[in-house]
Amino acid sequence: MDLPRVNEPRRSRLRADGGDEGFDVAREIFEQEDTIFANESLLEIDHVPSADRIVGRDDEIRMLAEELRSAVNGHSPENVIIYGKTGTGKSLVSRHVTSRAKELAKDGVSIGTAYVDCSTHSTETQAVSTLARHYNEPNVTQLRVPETGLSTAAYYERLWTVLDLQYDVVIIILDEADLMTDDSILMKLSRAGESGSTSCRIGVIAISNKIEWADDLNERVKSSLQPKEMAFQPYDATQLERIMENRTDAFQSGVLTSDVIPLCAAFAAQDFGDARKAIDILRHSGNLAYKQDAEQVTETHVREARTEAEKDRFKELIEGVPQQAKAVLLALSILTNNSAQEEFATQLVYRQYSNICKTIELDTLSERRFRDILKEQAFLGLIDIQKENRGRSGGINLLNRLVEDSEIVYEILIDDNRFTELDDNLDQRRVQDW
DNA sequence: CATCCACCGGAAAGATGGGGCT
DNA sequence: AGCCCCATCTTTCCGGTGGATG
Repeated sequence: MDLPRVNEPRRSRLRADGGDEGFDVAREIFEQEDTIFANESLLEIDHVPSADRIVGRDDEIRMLAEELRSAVNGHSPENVIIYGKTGTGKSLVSRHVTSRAKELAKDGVSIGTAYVDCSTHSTETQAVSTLARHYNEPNVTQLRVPETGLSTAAYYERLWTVLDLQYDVVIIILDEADLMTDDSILMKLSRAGESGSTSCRIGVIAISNKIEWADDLNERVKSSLQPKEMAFQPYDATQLERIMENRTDAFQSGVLTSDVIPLCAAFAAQDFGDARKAIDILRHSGNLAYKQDAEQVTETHVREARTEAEKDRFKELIEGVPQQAKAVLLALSILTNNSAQEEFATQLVYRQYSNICKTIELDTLSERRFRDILKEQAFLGLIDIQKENRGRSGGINLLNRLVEDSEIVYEILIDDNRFTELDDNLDQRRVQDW
């Protein structure tokens, strides 16, 4: 077992011992002139470019503005559901249009805007709490909105009070609304006016990556929301190029070789026209060039960056997962490493998982819970699950397969303190298990 | 072609722990 | 302090599933 550690490069660079000849290493790094980037923040994910830098979404902006037009006059805006693949400019356009609406509101009309990321605030309570806290100006309202601890109803109460005191109209963006565990917040927001909870007009922009989401919405929700639906198409390669062209001032002049942007665009276009990915690759390319002390960013950097961007995302995904889920993934990666197969029946994985838990004295979960964890990982895209029916001699089975290379998964997981001791034990164990 | 295997997944409720309110 | 609310993770129980099998 002498695979290279995934973390090794970083670790060795950070190590305090050996190698330095007494000068101030940290200072050397910090004071180093950035020869590649002029303003890296232009390439950050949530950077909202100014209006003239938004590419190829004029129609979408126009349509959305149309739906929100009444807001600037102090009337109720339409509710909107926007769907489209990731990186097609959904949140960008929403943020842009709402902030323009706020700026261009007629005299005497005060518009509030809010942006809620439902992937991190996935329950009704969290979302309302976030909203109330976002809008609340303690000086004006004399209210405090705690992060947790209140009942959902209490959060709504505060939200209504805050809105009444401060705004005529608010426009609320619910990003990744499909990740919401239930849709009652949509109901409550759209009913708030008619039920007399607040006199503030409320418009909701719900953004979803899944096209089916709008169809799955509860009929009751749909009828009270009466949403207008908009679909965003993926960017084509030309648009992606222009998007990146617009951000070249993130780099020092002359650093980008001519084929860098077209190549980033081509890669991203392959991946469903995802602008976020295009910019990710561009940023990674720059970072690579910087690390290698290159004078220019070249095609080679881009190709390398593409795989690196993918791995980064993947590593973050695994590291962010709870302990038990890691044990489950570890079980699956060990099985895959030690067998010609790639798919394993749930029962088999469960046995391997139980072994792991016993060895490191981690609580062994019930099989039922274990199945749920597998399913959660499948939802994250780490595992692929196939259904199989062995009929009378085995009933229904799920076959679980790691999406990524099992050796890499194993290396990432074994770095977790809790599991490292396993690494040493494993060589002997493996012989008897297999 | 009805049966039946044994695994799947929904429902409900318990445990734990974070926090606010009066 | 004592009570309430919520989120998250977990267990227990049990009806559902659907193609290989005889």
